[in-house]
Amino acid sequence: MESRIERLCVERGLKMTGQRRVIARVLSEAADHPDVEELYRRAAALDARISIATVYRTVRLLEEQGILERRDFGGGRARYEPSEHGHHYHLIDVQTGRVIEFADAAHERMVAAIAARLGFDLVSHRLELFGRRREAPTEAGADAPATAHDEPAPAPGQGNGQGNGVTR
Amino acid sequence: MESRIERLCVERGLKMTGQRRVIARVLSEAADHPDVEELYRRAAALDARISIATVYRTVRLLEEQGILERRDFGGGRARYEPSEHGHHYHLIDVQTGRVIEFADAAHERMVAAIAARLGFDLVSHRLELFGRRREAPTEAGADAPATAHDEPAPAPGQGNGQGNGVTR
DNA sequence: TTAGGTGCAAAGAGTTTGCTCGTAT
DNA sequence: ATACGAGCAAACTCTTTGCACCTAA
Repeated sequence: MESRIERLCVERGLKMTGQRRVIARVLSEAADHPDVEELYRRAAALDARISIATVYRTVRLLEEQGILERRDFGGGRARYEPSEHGHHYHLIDVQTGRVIEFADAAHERMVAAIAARLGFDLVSHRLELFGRRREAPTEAGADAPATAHDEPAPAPGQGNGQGNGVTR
Repeated sequence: MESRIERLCVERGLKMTGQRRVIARVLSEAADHPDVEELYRRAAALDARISIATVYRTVRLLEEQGILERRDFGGGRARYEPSEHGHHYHLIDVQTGRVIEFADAAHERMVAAIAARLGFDLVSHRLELFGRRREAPTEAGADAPATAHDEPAPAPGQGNGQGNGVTR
């Protein structure tokens, strides 16, 4: 069956080789934010004749095509996620490294206003929160933060990120 | 004369060698966010017997001591700034690469609230805006964004940053 | 058929480190 | 005197690339 990302590639007239099809499928099925090594591992499991160079090339191609987005959560390695899900942010659990996605329209409005006040048109922005899970979770406030879906658990260590004194 | 950062080093009982004194001074006088290469250039200009390995080691030491903070504005190289100035954010001019610092108490409140809503205590966070300077600057709105001081001009290219389709 | 993709290994960029010598305390 | 820092070059990690071969369209 044709994966979502494979379809996007075809639409843009990209030549679909066997390895691209596999990588596209791995990406389509990824619910997390894998780095290149991880993508390579998953792809190689489906088809051994894939080299990591191809993963790098494909991931870059897809990023240029706007199909993938590169993320940097610290730690030196780039991580990727399909561009689909509208604009959203990341909250990294500093104790588990788990990444939680969320969206917040009020926040988007606020940053646009801040940029405007500084004399700029906002082209893009990034917001990352580093937090510690709290015992007694507030009883869900009934507003803003729309989505908020969890992810398996990538890096076991404590989350990195500028601002906290986490080595690397 | 003893630079601000040298003083902090002494307070923490760090052994002060000639090269550390020079690097501390360069950092104390930096109003921007230099990367290691740039720090090395500035330090070497004051005292030629400094190697880049020492700059790397010193910058890491100071980061562990909480005296320096590492930033990543994309582009692969880490950039540093003294930890002094209270919490602040960065707006990168995508056309010049210029970095503008600003603070915004309302924003801090908002992110703390978002984290709480997701069930977390906010440990730290980062916000980076990428914007394009606009011709007719709004006549300074009289509130929130406290500081907002400019910086010389580090990387000439267009600012990178996740979210925009900037290669590298 | 042929423009473009792939594998492999080598090259790059940024950063760290082993070892020997030097120096602040 | 001695524990710790510095210089140099080699090593490492992540990513890109040159080249000969292969393949989708």
